[in-house]
Amino acid sequence: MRLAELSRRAGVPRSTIKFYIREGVLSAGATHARNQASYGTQHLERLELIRALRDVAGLPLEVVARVTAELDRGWEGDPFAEAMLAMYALPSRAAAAGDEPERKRVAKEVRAFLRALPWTTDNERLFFADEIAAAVLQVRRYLYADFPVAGLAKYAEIAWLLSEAEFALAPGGPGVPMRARGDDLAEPTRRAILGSVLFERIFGALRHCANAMRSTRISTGAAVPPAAPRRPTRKRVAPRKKAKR
Amino acid sequence: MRLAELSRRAGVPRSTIKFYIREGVLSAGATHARNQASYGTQHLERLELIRALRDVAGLPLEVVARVTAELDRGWEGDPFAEAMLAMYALPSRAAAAGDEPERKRVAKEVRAFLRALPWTTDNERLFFADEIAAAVLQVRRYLYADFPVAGLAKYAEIAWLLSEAEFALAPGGPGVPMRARGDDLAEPTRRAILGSVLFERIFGALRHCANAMRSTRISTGAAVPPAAPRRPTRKRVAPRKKAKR
DNA sequence: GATATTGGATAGATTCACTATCCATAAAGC
DNA sequence: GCTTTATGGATAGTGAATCTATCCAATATC
Repeated sequence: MRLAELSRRAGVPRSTIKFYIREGVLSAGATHARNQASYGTQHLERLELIRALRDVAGLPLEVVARVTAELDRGWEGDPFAEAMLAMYALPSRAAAAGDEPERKRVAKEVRAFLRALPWTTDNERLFFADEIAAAVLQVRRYLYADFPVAGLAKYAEIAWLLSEAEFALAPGGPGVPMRARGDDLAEPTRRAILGSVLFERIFGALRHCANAMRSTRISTGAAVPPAAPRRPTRKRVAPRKKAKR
Repeated sequence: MRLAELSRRAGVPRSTIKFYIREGVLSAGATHARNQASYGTQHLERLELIRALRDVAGLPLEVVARVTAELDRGWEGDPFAEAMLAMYALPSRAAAAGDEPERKRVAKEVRAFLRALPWTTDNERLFFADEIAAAVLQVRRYLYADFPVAGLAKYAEIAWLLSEAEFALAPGGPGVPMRARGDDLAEPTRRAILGSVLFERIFGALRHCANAMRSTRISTGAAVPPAAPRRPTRKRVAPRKKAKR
Protein backbone atom coordinates (compact mmCIF):
# COMPACT_ATOMS: atom_id res chain seq x y z
CA MET A 1 0.00 0.00 0.00
CA ARG A 2 1.09 3.57 -0.59
CA LEU A 3 1.53 6.33 1.91
CA ALA A 4 -1.82 7.87 1.14
CA GLU A 5 -3.65 4.66 1.80
CA LEU A 6 -1.71 4.00 4.99
CA SER A 7 -2.55 7.49 6.10
CA ARG A 8 -6.21 7.03 5.38
CA ARG A 9 -6.48 3.63 6.99
CA ALA A 10 -4.64 4.59 10.14
CA GLY A 11 -6.28 7.97 10.39
CA VAL A 12 -2.91 9.65 10.70
CA PRO A 13 -1.89 12.52 8.40
CA ARG A 14 0.73 11.88 5.76
CA SER A 15 3.08 14.40 7.25
CA THR A 16 2.83 12.77 10.64
CA ILE A 17 3.70 9.39 9.20
CA LYS A 18 6.72 10.89 7.53
CA PHE A 19 7.64 12.48 10.80
CA TYR A 20 7.41 9.15 12.59
CA ILE A 21 9.67 7.57 10.00
CA ARG A 22 12.16 10.39 10.39
CA GLU A 23 12.12 9.94 14.14
CA GLY A 24 12.65 6.24 13.86
CA VAL A 25 9.51 5.04 15.58
CA LEU A 26 8.21 3.68 12.31
CA SER A 27 10.30 1.91 9.70
CA ALA A 28 10.40 3.29 6.18
CA GLY A 29 8.48 1.55 3.43
CA ALA A 30 10.19 -0.56 0.80
CA THR A 31 11.37 1.94 -1.79
CA HIS A 32 11.48 0.64 -5.35
CA ALA A 33 12.11 3.91 -7.08
CA ARG A 34 13.28 7.29 -5.98
CA ASN A 35 9.81 8.33 -5.03
CA GLN A 36 7.91 5.13 -4.76
CA ALA A 37 7.62 3.14 -1.58
CA SER A 38 5.12 0.59 -0.39
CA TYR A 39 3.97 -0.15 3.11
CA GLY A 40 2.62 -3.34 4.56
CA THR A 41 0.18 -4.23 7.28
CA GLN A 42 3.02 -4.25 9.75
CA HIS A 43 3.24 -0.50 9.19
CA LEU A 44 -0.43 -0.13 9.89
CA GLU A 45 -0.13 -2.20 13.04
CA ARG A 46 2.88 -0.31 14.22
CA LEU A 47 1.12 2.95 13.59
CA GLU A 48 -1.84 1.85 15.65
CA LEU A 49 0.45 0.79 18.45
CA ILE A 50 2.18 4.15 18.41
CA ARG A 51 -1.10 6.02 18.57
CA ALA A 52 -2.40 3.84 21.35
CA LEU A 53 0.76 4.24 23.36
CA ARG A 54 0.53 7.98 22.96
CA ASP A 55 -3.20 8.34 23.51
CA VAL A 56 -3.53 5.96 26.39
CA ALA A 57 -0.27 6.22 28.23
CA GLY A 58 0.89 9.58 26.96
CA LEU A 59 4.33 8.13 26.40
CA PRO A 60 6.87 10.44 24.82
CA LEU A 61 7.91 9.42 21.33
CA GLU A 62 11.39 8.66 22.52
CA VAL A 63 10.05 5.90 24.76
CA VAL A 64 7.80 4.63 22.00
CA ALA A 65 10.90 4.47 19.84
CA ARG A 66 12.66 2.32 22.42
CA VAL A 67 9.70 -0.01 22.58
CA THR A 68 9.44 -0.40 18.83
CA ALA A 69 13.19 -0.83 18.50
CA GLU A 70 12.98 -3.65 21.01
CA LEU A 71 10.15 -5.16 19.01
CA ASP A 72 12.11 -4.92 15.81
CA ARG A 73 15.12 -6.83 16.87
CA GLY A 74 13.44 -10.14 16.74
CA TRP A 75 12.32 -12.39 19.51
CA GLU A 76 10.30 -14.14 16.92
CA GLY A 77 10.09 -17.50 18.57
CA ASP A 78 8.91 -16.12 21.84
CA PRO A 79 6.13 -13.58 21.71
CA PHE A 80 6.00 -13.32 25.46
CA ALA A 81 9.65 -12.52 25.85
CA GLU A 82 9.32 -10.12 22.96
CA ALA A 83 6.40 -8.27 24.42
CA MET A 84 7.87 -8.16 27.85
CA LEU A 85 11.27 -6.99 26.81
CA ALA A 86 9.66 -4.29 24.77
CA MET A 87 7.56 -3.31 27.72
CA TYR A 88 10.55 -2.85 29.90
CA ALA A 89 11.78 -0.22 27.63
CA LEU A 90 8.65 1.56 28.78
CA PRO A 91 9.18 3.23 32.09
CA SER A 92 12.37 5.09 32.86
CA ARG A 93 10.67 8.12 34.27
CA ALA A 94 14.28 8.76 35.15
CA ALA A 95 14.77 11.84 37.28
CA ALA A 96 16.24 9.96 40.17
CA ALA A 97 17.23 11.74 43.31
CA GLY A 98 20.52 11.22 45.09
CA ASP A 99 24.02 11.02 43.78
CA GLU A 100 25.54 8.31 41.65
CA PRO A 101 27.06 6.08 44.36
CA GLU A 102 23.90 6.22 46.44
CA ARG A 103 21.79 5.17 43.52
CA LYS A 104 24.10 2.28 42.82
CA ARG A 105 24.02 1.17 46.42
CA VAL A 106 20.25 1.27 46.62
CA ALA A 107 19.92 -0.50 43.28
CA LYS A 108 22.11 -3.28 44.59
CA GLU A 109 19.99 -3.55 47.69
CA VAL A 110 16.86 -3.67 45.56
CA ARG A 111 18.31 -6.43 43.41
CA ALA A 112 19.00 -8.46 46.53
CA PHE A 113 15.48 -7.83 47.70
CA LEU A 114 14.03 -8.91 44.36
CA ARG A 115 16.09 -12.06 44.24
CA ALA A 116 14.74 -13.05 47.62
CA LEU A 117 11.14 -12.87 46.39
CA PRO A 118 9.44 -16.21 45.79
CA TRP A 119 8.60 -15.35 42.21
CA THR A 120 11.81 -13.96 40.84
CA THR A 121 13.19 -15.95 37.94
CA ASP A 122 16.71 -15.09 36.91
CA ASN A 123 19.25 -12.55 37.87
CA GLU A 124 19.86 -10.97 34.55
CA ARG A 125 16.52 -9.46 33.83
CA LEU A 126 16.42 -7.25 36.86
CA PHE A 127 16.32 -4.09 34.78
CA PHE A 128 13.65 -2.66 36.97
CA ALA A 129 15.95 -2.62 39.93
CA ASP A 130 17.18 0.75 38.77
CA GLU A 131 13.70 2.04 38.29
CA ILE A 132 12.60 0.82 41.68
CA ALA A 133 15.71 2.21 43.30
CA ALA A 134 14.98 5.59 41.75
CA ALA A 135 11.49 5.50 43.19
CA VAL A 136 12.80 4.53 46.61
CA LEU A 137 15.22 7.43 46.53
CA GLN A 138 12.42 9.81 45.70
CA VAL A 139 10.35 8.49 48.57
CA ARG A 140 13.32 9.06 50.84
CA ARG A 141 13.89 12.48 49.50
CA TYR A 142 10.35 13.72 49.66
CA LEU A 143 8.62 11.65 52.29
CA TYR A 144 10.43 9.25 54.60
CA ALA A 145 14.12 9.89 54.90
CA ASP A 146 14.76 6.35 56.01
CA PHE A 147 12.32 4.30 54.00
CA PRO A 148 13.83 0.81 54.00
CA VAL A 149 14.02 -1.36 50.93
CA ALA A 150 12.27 -4.01 52.97
CA GLY A 151 9.28 -1.69 52.99
CA LEU A 152 8.67 -2.82 49.42
CA ALA A 153 7.62 -6.29 50.56
CA LYS A 154 3.92 -5.61 50.85
CA TYR A 155 3.86 -3.82 47.55
CA ALA A 156 5.70 -6.62 45.82
CA GLU A 157 3.21 -9.10 47.14
CA ILE A 158 0.31 -7.08 45.87
CA ALA A 159 2.02 -6.50 42.54
CA TRP A 160 2.31 -10.24 42.05
CA LEU A 161 -1.36 -10.59 42.89
CA LEU A 162 -2.21 -7.94 40.36
CA SER A 163 -0.12 -9.54 37.66
CA GLU A 164 -2.05 -12.73 38.25
CA ALA A 165 -5.27 -10.88 37.59
CA GLU A 166 -3.84 -9.24 34.51
CA PHE A 167 -2.61 -12.44 32.99
CA ALA A 168 -5.81 -14.25 33.82
CA LEU A 169 -7.63 -11.74 31.74
CA ALA A 170 -5.47 -12.25 28.69
CA PRO A 171 -7.26 -14.18 25.95
CA GLY A 172 -6.15 -17.75 26.27
CA GLY A 173 -5.58 -17.25 29.97
CA PRO A 174 -7.70 -18.85 32.66
CA GLY A 175 -10.04 -15.88 32.81
CA VAL A 176 -13.23 -15.34 30.91
CA PRO A 177 -12.52 -15.58 27.22
CA MET A 178 -13.16 -12.35 25.45
CA ARG A 179 -13.32 -11.42 21.86
CA ALA A 180 -10.27 -9.47 20.88
CA ARG A 181 -10.77 -6.39 18.80
CA GLY A 182 -9.56 -6.55 15.22
CA ASP A 183 -8.23 -10.03 15.48
CA ASP A 184 -5.91 -9.74 12.54
CA LEU A 185 -4.02 -6.98 14.24
CA ALA A 186 -4.30 -8.06 17.82
CA GLU A 187 -1.30 -10.30 17.85
CA PRO A 188 -0.06 -11.27 21.30
CA THR A 189 2.73 -8.77 21.40
CA ARG A 190 0.54 -5.81 20.77
CA ARG A 191 -2.00 -7.09 23.22
CA ALA A 192 0.55 -7.59 25.93
CA ILE A 193 1.97 -4.12 25.58
CA LEU A 194 -1.37 -2.40 25.32
CA GLY A 195 -2.73 -4.50 28.14
CA SER A 196 0.04 -3.36 30.34
CA VAL A 197 -0.57 0.33 29.80
CA LEU A 198 -4.35 0.08 29.70
CA PHE A 199 -4.71 -1.86 32.89
CA GLU A 200 -2.24 0.42 34.54
CA ARG A 201 -4.68 3.19 33.81
CA ILE A 202 -7.66 1.23 35.06
CA PHE A 203 -5.94 0.13 38.18
CA GLY A 204 -4.68 3.62 38.87
CA ALA A 205 -8.19 4.98 38.74
CA LEU A 206 -9.46 2.29 41.06
CA ARG A 207 -6.58 2.94 43.39
CA HIS A 208 -7.48 6.62 43.63
CA CYS A 209 -11.00 5.60 44.35
CA ALA A 210 -10.01 3.16 47.07
CA ASN A 211 -7.75 5.71 48.71
CA ALA A 212 -10.53 8.25 48.72
CA MET A 213 -12.99 5.86 50.26
CA ARG A 214 -10.55 4.69 52.88
CA SER A 215 -9.67 8.22 53.84
CA THR A 216 -13.30 9.21 54.05
CA ARG A 217 -14.04 6.25 56.26
CA ILE A 218 -11.13 7.02 58.52
CA SER A 219 -11.91 10.69 58.86
CA THR A 220 -15.61 10.12 59.50
CA GLY A 221 -14.96 7.28 61.90
CA ALA A 222 -16.83 4.78 59.77
CA ALA A 223 -15.84 1.15 59.80
CA VAL A 224 -13.05 0.22 57.45
CA PRO A 225 -13.75 -3.17 55.90
CA PRO A 226 -10.64 -5.32 55.78
CA ALA A 227 -9.03 -6.01 52.47
CA ALA A 228 -10.60 -9.22 51.28
CA PRO A 229 -8.73 -12.18 52.77
CA ARG A 230 -8.98 -13.74 49.34
CA ARG A 231 -12.41 -15.18 49.44
CA PRO A 232 -13.11 -18.07 47.11
CA THR A 233 -13.31 -15.50 44.36
CA ARG A 234 -16.86 -16.44 43.84
CA LYS A 235 -18.05 -15.14 40.55
CA ARG A 236 -15.53 -16.91 38.39
CA VAL A 237 -18.30 -19.22 37.20
CA ALA A 238 -20.75 -17.80 34.80
CA PRO A 239 -22.47 -14.76 36.22
CA ARG A 240 -20.21 -12.28 34.56
CA LYS A 241 -22.21 -11.81 31.47
CA LYS A 242 -21.85 -9.48 28.63
CA ALA A 243 -21.47 -5.86 28.08
CA LYS A 244 -23.01 -4.02 25.32
CA ARG A 245 -22.07 -3.97 21.72
CA MET B 1 10.33 36.78 53.51
CA ARG B 2 11.08 38.40 50.18
CA LEU B 3 11.09 36.87 46.77
CA ALA B 4 14.86 36.49 46.73
CA GLU B 5 14.88 34.57 49.97
CA LEU B 6 11.99 32.37 48.90
CA SER B 7 13.84 31.68 45.70
CA ARG B 8 17.02 30.78 47.52
CA ARG B 9 15.34 28.59 50.11
CA ALA B 10 13.24 26.68 47.63
CA GLY B 11 15.99 26.47 45.07
CA VAL B 12 13.68 27.82 42.40
CA PRO B 13 14.66 30.82 40.25
CA ARG B 14 12.92 34.11 40.84
CA SER B 15 11.51 34.19 37.36
CA THR B 16 10.05 30.74 37.79
CA ILE B 17 8.32 31.76 40.98
CA LYS B 18 6.82 34.74 39.23
CA PHE B 19 5.75 32.46 36.45
CA TYR B 20 4.03 30.14 38.92
CA ILE B 21 2.20 33.08 40.43
CA ARG B 22 1.10 34.23 37.00
CA GLU B 23 -0.13 30.76 36.20
CA GLY B 24 -2.06 30.53 39.43
CA VAL B 25 -0.31 27.52 40.93
CA LEU B 26 1.18 29.70 43.62
CA SER B 27 -0.60 32.53 45.37
CA ALA B 28 0.91 36.00 45.25
CA GLY B 29 2.65 37.39 48.31
CA ALA B 30 1.08 40.05 50.48
CA THR B 31 1.87 43.30 48.71
CA HIS B 32 2.31 46.30 50.95
CA ALA B 33 3.63 48.70 48.38
CA ARG B 34 3.70 48.85 44.64
CA ASN B 35 6.81 46.76 44.49
CA GLN B 36 7.03 45.15 47.88
CA ALA B 37 5.52 41.83 48.76
CA SER B 38 6.28 39.31 51.44
CA TYR B 39 5.92 35.56 51.35
CA GLY B 40 5.33 33.13 54.17
CA THR B 41 6.25 29.56 54.85
CA GLN B 42 3.09 28.46 53.14
CA HIS B 43 4.62 29.73 49.93
CA LEU B 44 7.73 27.72 50.55
CA GLU B 45 5.70 24.60 51.26
CA ARG B 46 3.56 25.09 48.23
CA LEU B 47 6.62 25.58 46.10
CA GLU B 48 8.10 22.34 47.35
CA LEU B 49 4.86 20.54 46.66
CA ILE B 50 4.79 21.90 43.14
CA ARG B 51 8.34 20.80 42.46
CA ALA B 52 7.74 17.36 43.91
CA LEU B 53 4.59 16.91 41.88
CA ARG B 54 6.49 17.88 38.76
CA ASP B 55 9.67 15.94 39.45
CA VAL B 56 8.10 12.78 40.73
CA ALA B 57 4.88 12.49 38.87
CA GLY B 58 5.66 14.70 35.91
CA LEU B 59 2.27 16.31 36.28
CA PRO B 60 1.51 19.16 33.92
CA LEU B 61 1.23 22.53 35.60
CA GLU B 62 -2.43 22.71 34.79
CA VAL B 63 -3.08 19.66 36.93
CA VAL B 64 -0.88 21.00 39.69
CA ALA B 65 -2.97 24.15 39.53
CA ARG B 66 -6.14 22.15 40.05
CA VAL B 67 -4.61 20.41 43.02
CA THR B 68 -3.46 23.60 44.67
CA ALA B 69 -6.76 25.31 43.95
CA GLU B 70 -8.48 22.46 45.71
CA LEU B 71 -6.10 22.84 48.63
CA ASP B 72 -6.74 26.55 48.81
CA ARG B 73 -10.45 26.45 49.17
CA GLY B 74 -10.36 25.33 52.74
CA TRP B 75 -11.14 22.03 54.19
CA GLU B 76 -9.39 23.23 57.25
CA GLY B 77 -11.10 21.05 59.75
CA ASP B 78 -10.50 17.90 57.85
CA PRO B 79 -7.01 17.33 56.53
CA PHE B 80 -7.96 13.99 55.10
CA ALA B 81 -10.80 15.31 53.09
CA GLU B 82 -8.60 18.15 52.03
CA ALA B 83 -5.77 15.97 50.84
CA MET B 84 -8.04 13.51 49.18
CA LEU B 85 -10.13 16.04 47.37
CA ALA B 86 -6.99 17.67 46.12
CA MET B 87 -5.69 14.33 45.01
CA TYR B 88 -8.73 13.68 42.94
CA ALA B 89 -7.98 16.70 40.93
CA LEU B 90 -4.88 14.76 40.01
CA PRO B 91 -5.63 12.32 37.25
CA SER B 92 -7.93 13.26 34.42
CA ARG B 93 -5.66 11.96 31.73
CA ALA B 94 -8.80 12.76 29.80
CA ALA B 95 -8.60 11.60 26.21
CA ALA B 96 -11.55 9.30 26.54
CA ALA B 97 -12.64 7.23 23.63
CA GLY B 98 -16.22 6.88 22.50
CA ASP B 99 -18.92 9.45 22.05
CA GLU B 100 -20.66 11.47 24.68
CA PRO B 101 -23.69 9.26 25.31
CA GLU B 102 -21.59 6.13 25.47
CA ARG B 103 -19.30 7.68 28.03
CA LYS B 104 -22.25 8.74 30.11
CA ARG B 105 -23.75 5.29 29.96
CA VAL B 106 -20.54 3.57 30.98
CA ALA B 107 -19.93 6.09 33.74
CA LYS B 108 -23.36 5.31 35.13
CA GLU B 109 -22.61 1.62 35.01
CA VAL B 110 -19.32 2.21 36.77
CA ARG B 111 -21.02 4.22 39.47
CA ALA B 112 -23.41 1.36 40.08
CA PHE B 113 -20.50 -1.02 40.21
CA LEU B 114 -18.66 1.17 42.71
CA ARG B 115 -21.68 1.56 44.92
CA ALA B 116 -21.97 -2.20 45.15
CA LEU B 117 -18.44 -2.55 46.49
CA PRO B 118 -18.16 -3.32 50.19
CA TRP B 119 -15.96 -0.33 50.85
CA THR B 120 -17.72 2.48 49.06
CA THR B 121 -18.81 5.27 51.34
CA ASP B 122 -21.20 7.76 49.83
CA ASN B 123 -22.65 8.36 46.46
CA GLU B 124 -21.50 11.87 45.91
CA ARG B 125 -17.79 11.45 45.85
CA LEU B 126 -17.72 9.11 42.92
CA PHE B 127 -15.69 11.50 40.81
CA PHE B 128 -13.49 8.71 39.65
CA ALA B 129 -16.38 7.04 37.95
CA ASP B 130 -15.67 9.21 34.93
CA GLU B 131 -12.00 8.44 35.03
CA ILE B 132 -12.62 4.73 35.35
CA ALA B 133 -15.21 4.82 32.62
CA ALA B 134 -12.73 6.53 30.33
CA ALA B 135 -10.21 3.80 31.01
CA VAL B 136 -12.79 1.10 30.35
CA LEU B 137 -13.66 2.71 27.05
CA GLN B 138 -10.04 2.74 26.06
CA VAL B 139 -9.70 -0.93 26.92
CA ARG B 140 -12.72 -1.64 24.78
CA ARG B 141 -11.39 0.44 21.97
CA TYR B 142 -7.90 -0.94 21.90
CA LEU B 143 -8.10 -4.37 23.43
CA TYR B 144 -11.34 -6.13 24.26
CA ALA B 145 -14.33 -4.77 22.47
CA ASP B 146 -16.68 -6.16 25.09
CA PHE B 147 -14.77 -5.73 28.31
CA PRO B 148 -17.49 -5.74 30.96
CA VAL B 149 -17.60 -3.30 33.85
CA ALA B 150 -17.82 -6.33 36.11
CA GLY B 151 -14.31 -7.18 34.95
CA LEU B 152 -13.15 -4.43 37.29
CA ALA B 153 -14.01 -6.51 40.34
CA LYS B 154 -10.66 -8.18 40.78
CA TYR B 155 -8.83 -4.93 40.25
CA ALA B 156 -11.01 -3.12 42.73
CA GLU B 157 -10.32 -5.77 45.31
CA ILE B 158 -6.60 -5.47 44.82
CA ALA B 159 -6.79 -1.69 44.85
CA TRP B 160 -8.41 -1.82 48.26
CA LEU B 161 -5.68 -4.12 49.43
CA LEU B 162 -3.07 -1.73 48.15
CA SER B 163 -4.69 1.24 49.81
CA GLU B 164 -4.50 -0.67 53.07
CA ALA B 165 -0.78 -1.07 52.64
CA GLU B 166 -0.39 2.57 51.73
CA PHE B 167 -2.27 3.85 54.72
CA ALA B 168 -0.52 1.45 57.05
CA LEU B 169 2.73 3.01 56.02
CA ALA B 170 1.65 6.52 56.90
CA PRO B 171 3.44 7.80 59.99
CA GLY B 172 1.17 7.15 62.93
CA GLY B 173 -0.36 4.24 61.09
CA PRO B 174 0.07 0.65 62.13
CA GLY B 175 3.06 0.21 59.86
CA VAL B 176 6.69 0.61 60.72
CA PRO B 177 7.12 4.01 62.31
CA MET B 178 9.37 6.18 60.24
CA ARG B 179 10.85 9.56 60.64
CA ALA B 180 9.24 12.04 58.33
CA ARG B 181 11.52 14.30 56.41
CA GLY B 182 11.45 17.99 57.32
CA ASP B 183 8.82 17.67 59.95
CA ASP B 184 7.84 21.29 59.90
CA LEU B 185 6.80 21.02 56.28
CA ALA B 186 5.52 17.50 56.21
CA GLU B 187 2.02 18.32 57.22
CA PRO B 188 -0.51 15.58 56.60
CA THR B 189 -1.89 17.05 53.43
CA ARG B 190 1.42 17.25 51.70
CA ARG B 191 2.33 13.79 52.87
CA ALA B 192 -0.91 12.32 51.63
CA ILE B 193 -0.58 13.84 48.21
CA LEU B 194 3.07 13.04 47.81
CA GLY B 195 2.56 9.58 49.20
CA SER B 196 -0.05 8.95 46.59
CA VAL B 197 2.17 9.85 43.67
CA LEU B 198 5.34 8.36 45.09
CA PHE B 199 3.86 5.00 45.90
CA GLU B 200 2.17 4.96 42.58
CA ARG B 201 5.63 5.11 41.09
CA ILE B 202 7.02 2.41 43.37
CA PHE B 203 4.12 0.13 42.80
CA GLY B 204 4.24 0.67 39.07
CA ALA B 205 7.86 -0.41 38.98
CA LEU B 206 7.12 -3.50 41.03
CA ARG B 207 4.20 -4.27 38.80
CA HIS B 208 6.39 -4.19 35.73
CA CYS B 209 8.79 -6.46 37.48
CA ALA B 210 6.10 -8.92 38.48
CA ASN B 211 4.69 -9.00 34.97
CA ALA B 212 8.12 -9.67 33.55
CA MET B 213 8.79 -12.50 35.94
CA ARG B 214 5.40 -14.04 35.37
CA SER B 215 5.77 -13.90 31.64
CA THR B 216 9.23 -15.41 31.80
CA ARG B 217 7.95 -18.21 33.96
CA ILE B 218 5.07 -18.87 31.63
CA SER B 219 7.15 -18.85 28.48
CA THR B 220 9.88 -21.04 29.94
CA GLY B 221 7.41 -23.42 31.48
CA ALA B 222 8.67 -22.76 34.99
CA ALA B 223 6.31 -23.06 37.92
CA VAL B 224 4.28 -19.95 38.64
CA PRO B 225 3.93 -19.50 42.40
CA PRO B 226 0.41 -18.52 43.35
CA ALA B 227 -0.24 -15.03 44.55
CA ALA B 228 0.03 -15.27 48.30
CA PRO B 229 -3.27 -16.62 49.65
CA ARG B 230 -3.01 -13.90 52.20
CA ARG B 231 -0.90 -15.56 54.80
CA PRO B 232 -1.49 -14.46 58.39
CA THR B 233 0.01 -11.13 57.44
CA ARG B 234 2.21 -11.32 60.42
CA LYS B 235 2.72 -7.79 61.54
CA ARG B 236 -0.92 -7.02 61.99
CA VAL B 237 -0.48 -7.08 65.77
CA ALA B 238 -2.40 -4.09 66.97
CA PRO B 239 -5.52 -4.43 64.83
CA ARG B 240 -5.00 -1.38 62.71
CA LYS B 241 -6.90 1.58 63.91
CA LYS B 242 -7.04 4.99 62.49
CA ALA B 243 -4.19 6.69 60.78
CA LYS B 244 -2.21 9.69 61.69
CA ARG B 245 -3.19 12.90 63.37
C1' DG C 1 1.56 14.07 -23.24
C1' DA C 2 -1.28 15.92 -19.34
C1' DT C 3 -2.37 15.52 -14.76
C1' DA C 4 -2.07 13.82 -10.23
C1' DT C 5 0.47 11.64 -6.74
C1' DT C 6 4.62 10.24 -4.46
C1' DG C 7 8.64 10.48 -1.26
C1' DG C 8 11.93 13.52 0.58
C1' DA C 9 13.43 17.82 2.48
C1' DT C 10 12.67 21.88 4.85
C1' DA C 11 10.34 25.27 7.28
C1' DG C 12 6.53 26.69 10.15
C1' DA C 13 3.02 26.03 13.92
C1' DT C 14 1.71 25.06 18.60
C1' DT C 15 2.10 24.04 23.29
C1' DC C 16 4.49 23.76 27.50
C1' DA C 17 7.50 25.28 31.00
C1' DC C 18 10.47 28.21 31.82
C1' DT C 19 14.02 32.21 31.59
C1' DA C 20 15.70 36.80 30.68
C1' DT C 21 15.22 41.69 30.24
C1' DC C 22 13.38 46.13 31.17
C1' DC C 23 11.81 49.56 34.28
C1' DA C 24 9.73 52.63 37.63
C1' DT C 25 9.65 52.19 42.48
C1' DA C 26 10.94 51.19 47.05
C1' DA C 27 14.45 49.80 50.57
C1' DA C 28 19.08 49.88 52.68
C1' DG C 29 23.38 51.73 53.57
C1' DC C 30 25.92 55.74 54.23
C1' DG D 1 19.44 63.28 51.27
C1' DC D 2 21.66 60.42 48.06
C1' DT D 3 23.38 56.48 45.97
C1' DT D 4 23.12 51.66 45.24
C1' DT D 5 20.65 47.64 45.21
C1' DA D 6 16.67 44.83 45.10
C1' DT D 7 11.74 44.36 44.03
C1' DG D 8 7.53 43.33 41.52
C1' DG D 9 5.18 43.55 37.28
C1' DA D 10 5.11 43.28 32.39
C1' DT D 11 6.75 41.55 28.22
C1' DA D 12 9.44 39.02 25.26
C1' DG D 13 12.40 35.19 24.24
C1' DT D 14 14.11 30.20 24.58
C1' DG D 15 14.18 25.32 23.81
C1' DA D 16 12.12 21.00 23.57
C1' DA D 17 8.43 18.08 21.88
C1' DT D 18 5.14 16.98 18.40
C1' DC D 19 3.27 17.71 14.81
C1' DT D 20 1.71 20.26 10.10
C1' DA D 21 2.35 22.63 5.68
C1' DT D 22 4.73 23.67 1.63
C1' DC D 23 7.77 22.89 -2.09
C1' DC D 24 9.91 19.95 -5.55
C1' DA D 25 11.47 16.85 -8.92
C1' DA D 26 10.54 12.07 -10.02
C1' DT D 27 7.13 8.80 -11.12
C1' DA D 28 2.56 6.74 -12.11
C1' DT D 29 -1.73 6.76 -14.40
C1' DC D 30 -4.77 7.96 -17.77
